[in-house]
Amino acid sequence: MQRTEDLAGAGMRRGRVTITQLSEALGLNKSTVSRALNGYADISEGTRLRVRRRAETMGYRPLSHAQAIRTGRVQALGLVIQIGDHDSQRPFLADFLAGISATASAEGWTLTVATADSEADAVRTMEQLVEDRKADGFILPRTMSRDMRVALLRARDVPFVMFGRTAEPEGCAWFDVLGEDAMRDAVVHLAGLGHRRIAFVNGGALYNYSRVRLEGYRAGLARAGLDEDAALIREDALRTEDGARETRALLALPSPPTAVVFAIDHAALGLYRVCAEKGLAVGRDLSVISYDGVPDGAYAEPPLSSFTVDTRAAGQRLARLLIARIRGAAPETLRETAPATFADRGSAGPPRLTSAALAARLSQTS
Amino acid sequence: MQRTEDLAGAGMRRGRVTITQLSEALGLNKSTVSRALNGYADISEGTRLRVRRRAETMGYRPLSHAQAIRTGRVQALGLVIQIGDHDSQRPFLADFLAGISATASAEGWTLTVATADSEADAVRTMEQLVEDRKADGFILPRTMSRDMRVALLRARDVPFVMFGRTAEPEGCAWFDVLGEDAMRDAVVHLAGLGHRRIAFVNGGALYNYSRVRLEGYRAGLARAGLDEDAALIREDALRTEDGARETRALLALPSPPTAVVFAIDHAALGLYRVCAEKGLAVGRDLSVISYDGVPDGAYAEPPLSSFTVDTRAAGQRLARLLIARIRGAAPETLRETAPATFADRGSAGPPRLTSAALAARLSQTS
DNA sequence: TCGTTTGCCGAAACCGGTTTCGGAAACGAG
DNA sequence: CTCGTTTCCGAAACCGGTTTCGGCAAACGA
Repeated sequence: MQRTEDLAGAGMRRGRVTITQLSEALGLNKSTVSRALNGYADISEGTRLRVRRRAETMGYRPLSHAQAIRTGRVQALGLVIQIGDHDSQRPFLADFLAGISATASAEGWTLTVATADSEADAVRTMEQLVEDRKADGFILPRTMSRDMRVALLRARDVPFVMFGRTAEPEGCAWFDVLGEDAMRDAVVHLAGLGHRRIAFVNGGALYNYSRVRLEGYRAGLARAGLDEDAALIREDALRTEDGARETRALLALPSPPTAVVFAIDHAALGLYRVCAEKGLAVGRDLSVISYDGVPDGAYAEPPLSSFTVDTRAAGQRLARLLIARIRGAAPETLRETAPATFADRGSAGPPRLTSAALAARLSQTS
Repeated sequence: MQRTEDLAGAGMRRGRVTITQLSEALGLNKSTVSRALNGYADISEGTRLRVRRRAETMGYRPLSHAQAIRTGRVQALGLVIQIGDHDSQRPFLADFLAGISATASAEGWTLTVATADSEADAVRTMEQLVEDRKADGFILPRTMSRDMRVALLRARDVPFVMFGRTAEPEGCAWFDVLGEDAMRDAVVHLAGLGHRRIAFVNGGALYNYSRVRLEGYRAGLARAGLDEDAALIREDALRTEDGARETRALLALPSPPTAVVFAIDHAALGLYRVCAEKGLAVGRDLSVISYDGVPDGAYAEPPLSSFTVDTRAAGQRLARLLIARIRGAAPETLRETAPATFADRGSAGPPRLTSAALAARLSQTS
């Protein structure tokens, strides 16, 4: 009956198995095979199964760029990295890529990466990639409150997911870590240790995460029953130098903080430097809690207490979301968040000095 | 005459310009257009020019995955990143990608990135990518002295270039920075400052760069007229902790070094930590010169003198080499090197103490 | 019993390119 | 002037898939 199916060696030819070879082995027309594999309704359940099984045993996998010529989709996720955007992003990059690449390849997708040195350049690059069908959709890292990239992709109707949220959520899918909750919990934790003057040093003002983390800080103050003092809120501290600068400014206040919450680990390490200069013991004379969980923080002395982000997991979830989005899921159904996990490493302890005592000691040192 | 060529709006249709549209606008057969653009000899110089110009004005660019179905090449460079391979690699990653992506996109190529968590996994991943025609060739970072990846690609006849060299160079193309020269110059520099006991802390033993850097260290000793002391040579220091461990071992010697040359910046930062513990002043009581030029080193106190590597430029040159390789150039003609540039930042100065005095001071401290 | 659906598959066109082949026109030699 | 070469381009097949369309046979309804 199925004598043609038993033509020995139909799958033994050198090189890739093509759909034509598979169809000949099955004694079916290649169009039938194609529809069977793509789940068309006009194929009987029996032959669908037969085709599936035979495809499996022969190791048939369609060539994505051959499909693309008709379907327009190449099974590739796009990622445009903005260079010099944010130093703190860089240590995460390998893990982030690992996460994306892991789930992508598990689904038979690949990752095409490009770089840009400005937001405008990123937009141009993405247009190119879409034009040339090198990516079916994009993962957008580090979203801004108002983001040109989002505007473009929305206008072009190109699928995308954001790592982070945005001020205008319509039509957007995202994954984000709840930095606001982390900042809130950091304040509550410090207040619980006895701190009453708790400062906040935020990251880049244009990024959306800064907006929400500030809100989290305020929520923490409210929950702890502390008043907000505008002098204790600083921003735009991305790198270690920035953090040192802001720490100096805070310690120069008439009534300095006894604890500081940083939005970014690398900036928090600036506090270490200033404390070393001024002879203050981190975690005793001045406490600090931060956010990101970078390795450098763990190696600091004392190790930096920080809310750590699982960047690899983030990459995985973003890839999964983007694939779903490209396959047609509505963006509103593709919004996920995860908490950051607190790693209490010793840079935050009960205050050894009051704010006044700290101020006195700082003035006598200088 | 060329009335057909003036069909208004032939290039104004929505979407991409196809080769069929272009050929209709020119009044030529699409096969002729294809051959004209691909430089076939049987097309007259006149029409070749006419086609080129018209393609330019109409903005025609062939769809690479449509070409790929016939040619088998997708115009994509492959890069498989080994996660957890080497911490020191991570800060470079963004720059490296930027370099590759810059020249790739300038030539109309793209970069597909995948990750792997072991060498065997990397090999599997590359096989997949080649099978699925997701990459036409690969850039191999961090080559080992004996490298499975090289063996596979050579066997499969897949084009590749290495960032680094290897023990068996046949059929290999590469770009590398001359770490041996840097190590040699570091020793000579320190000897010039008056140091006579100069230690060397190498990186991972399996990597090829370690082999050549050790040779460079020895060449430096020879040039400075110093004898080699096996006790002063350590290895396998990749991270800060490793560097601290090796520094302690060196300082515990009866006759400790007054200067240390590190093969890796992050390891060199471990020396800073040990010096802080033991109350030694870096650059005065103990000098250090390292290699890589990581930002962390520049921010250390005193800033770490290091041979800096332009990772972005490396990416650019590797991309250029790989494209040439894929286009058929012989690997032997595709071998380039560049020197590392010395950034003298203050962690290396004339010895304040002799080795004996240093040993005495260390013993009284403990 | 006989149209009419319905289920299921084959045939062929199509996607956007590349490559082979053959032949007309221009050219050169005798 | 004739005949064999070149030069240069068109026609058609091809790459590996997808999608549309039509038709046959079985099942169905009347």
